[in-house]
Amino acid sequence: MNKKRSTKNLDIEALTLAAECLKALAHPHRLQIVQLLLSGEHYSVNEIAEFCELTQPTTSDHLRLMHRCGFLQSQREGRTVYYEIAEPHLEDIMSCIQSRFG
Amino acid sequence: MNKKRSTKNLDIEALTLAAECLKALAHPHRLQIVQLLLSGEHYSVNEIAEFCELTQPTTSDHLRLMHRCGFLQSQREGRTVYYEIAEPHLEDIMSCIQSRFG
DNA sequence: TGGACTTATCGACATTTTCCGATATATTTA
DNA sequence: TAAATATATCGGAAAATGTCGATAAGTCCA
Repeated sequence: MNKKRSTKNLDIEALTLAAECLKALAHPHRLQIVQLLLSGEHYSVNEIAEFCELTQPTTSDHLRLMHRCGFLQSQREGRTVYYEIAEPHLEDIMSCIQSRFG
Repeated sequence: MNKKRSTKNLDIEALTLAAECLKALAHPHRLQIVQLLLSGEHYSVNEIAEFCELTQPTTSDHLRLMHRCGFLQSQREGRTVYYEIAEPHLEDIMSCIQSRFG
């Protein structure tokens, strides 16, 4: 049994989606954001902007990009929106990156 | 002991390098090339170009990009250059991608 | 309701990426 | 050596990305 292999070669369409997600991670500040979110619970947009030394709109753009891929999720509390990690694999991916580039 | 954690938060410079490598993977055709190379032993530039339906120069550009990151290695045999996977982790990464997008 | 505060979106611009054709380089063979 | 073949590099056009300032939208409080 288990004739159907668990991993199969993807066609160009699926690879385009995958590349889309990888691109969402392939940016210094976005990696920095992921690292930050992994280290704590959740952070507001302004906290993240301050930490990364980016303007608020730029930070919001980065967050939106990663949110769209399902990497992050957000929850509003009053006028503050908190972002946190939504994709558990990000922890493995980051520690893989950290062990290679640290 | 082992006081020093195996994974430490990276500074923005290291994250820039990491992003550089992720970008080298974050492209449909480059993922396709990695998938192909993982499925066999090694392939020539022309074989890869034909498989991906790209021109030879474009294929060569993609290969150079991944070669520079250490993802691929090449060896010349006569006038043919064969490329193969140099980074073992690519297999894990691809099967992770395949299981998510397949 | 009006003002203050936080986040999201938009338009514009600079930079980067992607891709191709043209061409250079390397290697083999006649 | 000359031609043929395989790959690499270069220049430029088109598209995508990153960033910001301006501003819209959502929320709280006086």
